[in-house]
Amino acid sequence: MTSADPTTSRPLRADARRNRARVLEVAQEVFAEEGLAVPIDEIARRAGVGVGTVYRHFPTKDALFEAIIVERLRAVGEAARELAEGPEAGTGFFAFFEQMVQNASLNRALFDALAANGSFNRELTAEASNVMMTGLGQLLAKAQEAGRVRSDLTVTDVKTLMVGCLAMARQGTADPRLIVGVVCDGMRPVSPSRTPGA
Amino acid sequence: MTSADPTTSRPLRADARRNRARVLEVAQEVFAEEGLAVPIDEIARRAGVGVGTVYRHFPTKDALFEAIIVERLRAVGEAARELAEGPEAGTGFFAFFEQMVQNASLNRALFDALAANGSFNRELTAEASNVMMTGLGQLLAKAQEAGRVRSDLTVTDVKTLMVGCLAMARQGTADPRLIVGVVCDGMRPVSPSRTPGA
Amino acid sequence: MTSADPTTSRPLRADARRNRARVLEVAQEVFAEEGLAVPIDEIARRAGVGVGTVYRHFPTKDALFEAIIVERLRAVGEAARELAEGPEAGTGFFAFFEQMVQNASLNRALFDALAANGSFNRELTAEASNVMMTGLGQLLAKAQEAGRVRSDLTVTDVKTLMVGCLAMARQGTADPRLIVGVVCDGMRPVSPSRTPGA
Amino acid sequence: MTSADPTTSRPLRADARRNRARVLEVAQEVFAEEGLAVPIDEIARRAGVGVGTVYRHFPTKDALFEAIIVERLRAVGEAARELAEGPEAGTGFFAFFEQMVQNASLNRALFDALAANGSFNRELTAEASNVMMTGLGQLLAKAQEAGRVRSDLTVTDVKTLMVGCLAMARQGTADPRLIVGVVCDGMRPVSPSRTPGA
DNA sequence: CATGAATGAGTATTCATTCAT
DNA sequence: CATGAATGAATACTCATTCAT
Repeated sequence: MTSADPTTSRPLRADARRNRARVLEVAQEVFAEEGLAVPIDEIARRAGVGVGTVYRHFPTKDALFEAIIVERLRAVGEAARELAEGPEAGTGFFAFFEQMVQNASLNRALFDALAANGSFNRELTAEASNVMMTGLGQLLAKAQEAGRVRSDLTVTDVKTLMVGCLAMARQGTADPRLIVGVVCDGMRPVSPSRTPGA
Repeated sequence: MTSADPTTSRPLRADARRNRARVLEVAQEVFAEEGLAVPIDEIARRAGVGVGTVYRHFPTKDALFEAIIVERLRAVGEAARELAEGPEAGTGFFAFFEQMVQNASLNRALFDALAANGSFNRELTAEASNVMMTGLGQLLAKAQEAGRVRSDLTVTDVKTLMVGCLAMARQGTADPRLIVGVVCDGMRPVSPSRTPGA
Repeated sequence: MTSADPTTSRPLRADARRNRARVLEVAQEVFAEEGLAVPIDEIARRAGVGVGTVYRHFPTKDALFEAIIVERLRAVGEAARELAEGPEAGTGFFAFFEQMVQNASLNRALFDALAANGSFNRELTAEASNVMMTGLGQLLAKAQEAGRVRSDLTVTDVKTLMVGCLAMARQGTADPRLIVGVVCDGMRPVSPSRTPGA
Repeated sequence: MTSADPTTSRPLRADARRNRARVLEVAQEVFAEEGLAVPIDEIARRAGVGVGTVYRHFPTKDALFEAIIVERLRAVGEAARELAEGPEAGTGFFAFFEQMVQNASLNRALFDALAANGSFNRELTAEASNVMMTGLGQLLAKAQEAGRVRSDLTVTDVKTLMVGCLAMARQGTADPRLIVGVVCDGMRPVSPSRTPGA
C-alpha cells in the first residue's frame, strides 16, 4: 500500500501519457460526432479528466484539433504508401480512394483535417500533411504509369477530389458509392467518346 | 388616382427598402467571406445600420441567412429552367453545372444553402429549394434524353455533386475547371473503355 | 366631400382625442392582463396606431401608466365621496371596500396604481391620489363616527389594507370573499373578547 | 483516517463554497432591495466575482432566485414547526405571523417567494414550499384547537393573508404593527358583536 | 399630426482559457 | 501534475425612444 506498489507508485509519466491518449481519443470521437462546436469542458468530462489536464497537453483547442488531424493524416499517408509499394497500384489507387471516403464519411475530423488548408499550417500539421501527400503521390504516380488515371491530375487535385467526395458523402443525400463511382470514372483517362466536345 | 391619392402615392419605405437591401447585400458578402459565425452586430456595422434595423427586417440570424439562400436558390432554379427550355439542353446541362460552380465558388452562403438539407426547411426555403430542384430536374432529364448524362443519376445525385464541386472549388487548392471537368466527365454515360473493371 | 363635411372635415382634434382615448383604453386592458412588461409596440398595435402616436400623447411609458392610474384613482375617489355623502356610510364603507377589491382583483393596473407610492409622484398622480384619499377619508370618517370602524385607523391605513386585499385577491390562492371578510372584521372596533391579550 | 487521507482531507472548494455563499447573500440583498429586474452582472459585480462564477453555481437567473426562496421557505417552515411543537401554540401562532411579517417586510425576495405560486414549482421549491406549509399547518391547527383562530381558515388562507401583510408592510405607507394587528384580529373567532350584519 | 423605421444601450447566457488549491 | 473554480469577452436578441417621411 506504500510507495512499493509498482502500479501506483509511479503514476507520473504513465498517467500523463494515458491521459493524453484518452483525451485525444475522446476528442476525436466527439469532434467526429458533433463537430468543432463542442466545448472543451465536454471533452474533458467525457475523458474523465479536468479541463486543466486537457490544457496541459494541448495548449489550445485548435492545438487539440491539430493533434487529431496530424494523427489521421499520418495514418492515411502510411496506408497510401503501402499500397503504392504493392503490386497493384493501378486498382489500388481507386480502392484507396473509395476506402478513404468510406472511412471518413462518418468522420468529421478527418474531413476537416483534409479540408483545413492553411488554417493549421503549423509545423506538425505541415509535416503530417507532407507524409500524406507523399504517400498519395506515390500511389497516384504508379496509377498514372499504369494508364489508369488521367496523367494531368496532380496529387493536390486528387486530394481535393477526395475532400469533395467526403463532403458529398457526409451530405447523406446520395449513395456514396454512386458518387465516388462518378468521380473515379472522371479521373480515368479520357476516351474518345467522352471528349467534352463530342 | 393621380399623385394626390394618399394610399398609393406614399413612397413609404423608400429608405426601409434600401436598408433591407443593403443588409441583405452586406450579409451575403460577409457570410460568403467569413461564414455563418459572423456576429449580427458586425453585419449591422458594415451595413451602416443599427442592430435593431437588421432585426426589424430579419427576426433572426437564421432568418437572414435563409433570406439570402432563398434568393439564391430561386435564381439558380430559374436559370436551370431557362436552359432546359432552350434547344441545347445537352450541352446546357454541363454549362450550367460549370456556371454554378464558378459563380458560387466564392460564395460560402450558396454552398451552405445547398449543403444545408433539413436545417433550413422552413416554408420559404423549402419552396425555393423546390424551384431549384425542379429546374435542375428538367435540365437533367433533357440531357439524359439526349444521351449526354448517365441515365442512372437522379436530380439529388447531381445536386450532391454540385455541392461537392462547390466544396472543392472553395478549397482553392486546385483549378476549379479541372475539378469540374473531372466530375462532368464522370457524369457522362459510361463508355466501354471506362468500365470500372477495365 | 370638401371641408363642408362636418364629420370628416375636422378630423384634427377629434381624431387626436379619439386616439388618446383608444390608447388609454387599450393600455389599461393590456397592462391589466399582462402587466407592465408589455412593450409599447404591442399597445400601439392593439390600439391600431403607430408607436409615434402613443409617444405623442404620452411622452414616456411611465407617463402612459401614470395616466391610467390617474383616471382610476379619480373614479375611485368619486365613488367613495358619493357613498360618504349618502345616508349609509357605515355599511357603505365595507361595501366600498369589498367592491374595490372585487373590481380591481382582475385589474393589475389599479393595484399598481394604489401600490405605487412615490414612484409616480408627479403632479397629476399626486392630485388624483388626493382626490381618492379625500373621498375615502370622508367615507372612513363617517363610518368611524357611526362606530363601525376602529377609530385608530387612518385613511392611509385603510388604503394600505385595500392594497393588501388586492394583492391577496390577485394571488388566486384563497377565496377573496373570505379574505376580505377577515380584513373587514379586523377593521371593526375591538370587542372585549377580541383583546389580543385575551 | 487521519489528515493524510487524500479523499477526505481535500479542503476542496473552500473558496468555491465561500463564493457560492457570497453570491447567494448578495443576490438575496439585491433582489430584496431592487427586485428581480437586477441584472446578473450587477450581482456578480457586487459579489466581487465574474458572471461566469454566478452561472457556475446557479445555471440560470431563475435558479438563483429559486435557491434564495428555497432557503427562506425552509427556514420559515422550521420555525413554524418548532412553535407548533411548543406549549403555547395559541399565542405562538400570532407571534409567528407577526414575526414573519417583521422579518420579511424588508425582504422582497421572500415576499416574491410566497407570492409566486406556480412560477417556481420545480422540485426544490415545491419541496421547500411543502415544508413551509406543513409547519404552518401544524401551528394553525393547534391554534384553532385552542380556539384562538377562526376554524374556517385553511393553511392556504393564512399563507395568503401573510403574503398580503408582507405586501402591505413593504408599502411602507402604514405602521406594520397596526396592519398586522388588524389582520390578526380578523383571524380570531367571530364574537357576536362583530357579526358583519351587526 | 400620424406613421413606423431606425437606433443602440441593455440582458441572459456560453465557453476558451487561466490559476489557486 | 491534476483538478475544476473563476474569469470575462463575446453574442443573439429586446424594447424604449427618436426622427425622417
